[in-house]
Amino acid sequence: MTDIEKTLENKSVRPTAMRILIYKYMAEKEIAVALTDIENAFEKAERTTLYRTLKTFEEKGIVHQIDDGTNISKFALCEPGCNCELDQDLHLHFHCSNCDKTVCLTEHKIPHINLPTGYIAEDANLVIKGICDTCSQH
Amino acid sequence: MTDIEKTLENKSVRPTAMRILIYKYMAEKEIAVALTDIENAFEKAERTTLYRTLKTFEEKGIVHQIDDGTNISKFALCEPGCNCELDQDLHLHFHCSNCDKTVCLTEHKIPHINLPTGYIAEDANLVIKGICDTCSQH
DNA sequence: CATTAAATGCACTACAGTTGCATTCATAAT
DNA sequence: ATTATGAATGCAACTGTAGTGCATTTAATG
Repeated sequence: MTDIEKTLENKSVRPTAMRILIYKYMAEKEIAVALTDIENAFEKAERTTLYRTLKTFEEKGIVHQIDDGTNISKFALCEPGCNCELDQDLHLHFHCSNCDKTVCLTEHKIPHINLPTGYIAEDANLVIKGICDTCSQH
Repeated sequence: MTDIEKTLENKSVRPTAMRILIYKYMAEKEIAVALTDIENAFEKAERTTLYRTLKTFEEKGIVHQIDDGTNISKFALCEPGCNCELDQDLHLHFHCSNCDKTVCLTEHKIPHINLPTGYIAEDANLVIKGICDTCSQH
């Protein structure tokens, strides 16, 4: 049994062929991927299957959904120990306006914010937009 | 000439009847509004007109677009002195997961974030999700 | 009043997201 | 090994937001 299969089983997700492929695809990419990206990478696969796979992965804490301001939901694998289901891994995301890629900056947590009286924070999303390290070198 | 008309002219936007109505609508609402909200408020109006009005308002710095994580673009009037066109008014937004409303917390600016080497920040978007002051009282 | 550009109205297209249902597949029980 | 069961997948739609092209109307100007 491969590492990926073990990871999926640990998260109570049956390691089907399609799921393993999607996991592998996301692990190789270092950037957040949209449903459409996966669709293009696996043209033979059904969009619905990919969609539901991402949903399952998200529910089980295998990936986290990222809203990078493009109005297209992106997903990235959770780091080991990432408890994003519990909204306790509030790392920030960076969206490059040049290459349009979105990355997790897992080492950079969202600072604590004081809210006005009566407001109760449960989750936070911080996206920095600008030029990524690759694009800024050219 | 009313205050709204003056405001629009100051921003080089012709104060047509429809635009004044939309401005008034947004001024009365204290929360960010989606295109659909405006559509429902003015059923006789064309969606395209409303859409383009919002785009025009945004270009001219009358409103700013808010991405609150719902994947539906919302808009809110800019405060006097808000220079969001220049990405220099990085206040945060709060999205209530109970009543689904989004508000600007204009007094709360996004703190400065140190990025990894090579990353250049140009804009930032911080949305806190939770329970708003109205909902937390019930 | 005529000219001209801006604003609006209408009719589309594109695409992300989502759902219902039939079918296939894998697993466990007999 | 066979069957029963539920999960996973495939197929075919629908929904809603965003956006565009073009004709028409409206408003400002000379």
